Amino acid sequence: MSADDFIVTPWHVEGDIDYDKLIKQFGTEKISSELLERIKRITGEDHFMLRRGIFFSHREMNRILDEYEKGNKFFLYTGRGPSGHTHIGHLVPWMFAKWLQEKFDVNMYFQLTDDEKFFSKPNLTLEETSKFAYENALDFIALGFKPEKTKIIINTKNIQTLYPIAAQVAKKINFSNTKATFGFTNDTNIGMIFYTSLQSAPCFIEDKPVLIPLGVDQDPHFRLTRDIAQKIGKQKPALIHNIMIPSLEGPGGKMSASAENGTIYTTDSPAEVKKKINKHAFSGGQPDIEQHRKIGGNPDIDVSYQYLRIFFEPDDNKLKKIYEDYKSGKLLSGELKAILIEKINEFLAIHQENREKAKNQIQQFLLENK
RNA sequence: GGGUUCGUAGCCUAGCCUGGUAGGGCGAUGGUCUCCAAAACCAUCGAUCGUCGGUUCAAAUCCGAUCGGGCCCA
Repeated sequence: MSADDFIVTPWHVEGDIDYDKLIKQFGTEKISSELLERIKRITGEDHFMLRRGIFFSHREMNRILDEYEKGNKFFLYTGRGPSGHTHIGHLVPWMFAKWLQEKFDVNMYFQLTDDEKFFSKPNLTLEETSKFAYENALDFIALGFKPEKTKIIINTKNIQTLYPIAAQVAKKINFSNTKATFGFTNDTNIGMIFYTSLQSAPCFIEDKPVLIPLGVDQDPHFRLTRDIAQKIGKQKPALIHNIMIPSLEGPGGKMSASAENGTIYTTDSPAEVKKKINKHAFSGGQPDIEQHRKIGGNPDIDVSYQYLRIFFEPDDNKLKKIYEDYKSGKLLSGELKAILIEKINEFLAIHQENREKAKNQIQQFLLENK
């Protein structure tokens, strides 16, 4: 544990994250009210994830908007390390990316880093990460991206396209840089050491500015990318970061795809969702009903409330009422959980239907090797 | 290629020197308590000790081989 009591790296997130401190640590910029206004003005909409600070930090978002207003379109890029099934935390940046695609009418690239998960997870085989890549792709497609403007990159399948770009990048990043950025040591396999250049590659797949919406834990890769972009005659990627989605079991750390009980998967049945929330969601309620009525709950640490805020209740008025009722003690933890369960299951019913359909659509989304 | 070190339940690990078929922690599961969850407490599940062979009445423990991981040197 660091002196700040939290750790945020691409492979490990732990502790109660202080996002203001993280902005300083990483050297990013906080999303200001001016920037929020600007995005709202251009898109004509005030996205709840921006308004609520789910996306809280960025790098050079203003440059992207400057170019856009001059008529120079950018493109979007995000991804996923396929180490397991998709959970609802993964959906946050994807949903937001989909909104950006709609509002700005831009191309989107989605990278599935099956090689990286193979490198970083001792027990995963390449067959397994490829299988999860397919499963994760279905969830991505199910969110409604436009097939004519969206390409899915699978590292091991599209290496032919990625490699010439990755090679450009790799030549400019030395061992000392990656060691310092990722904390690599002598027992790190060389796949990991090279890997960041592959995650950089999609940034330069089109000769346009790129905007990357992503979990803030992935920022270190793109710090390196930004460092070397000019050296290879390219523009620095711009980024917009979302907070880590808490595990059901507590506010510290992010939802991990490996801890079954702390995680709602997109493939969970309504009964599983109900059970997981009721049995595992950390609450901000009081020890008993009398005290809860009297003192009230704490929505800020209540995971069920946080899920509503982050993802499942976009309506500010409804969310505000839940917040106030919970805080006043009018709403019990069990009742709050019931609201969340219904919201999740409503969402998943539609999502799972779209996910089935995605099986027939996936072919048109896959990137062709150049 | 040489050297060295490690391999015990999902994870971490005790035991190995001084042979007698494994003990703990985390996790998981169930229960008590809570409107829930957490915490606390109680209980349960879970390991043929990397593999093969040898010595022995008896091997996780000794010996040999082999596979796999780590580090150092080349």
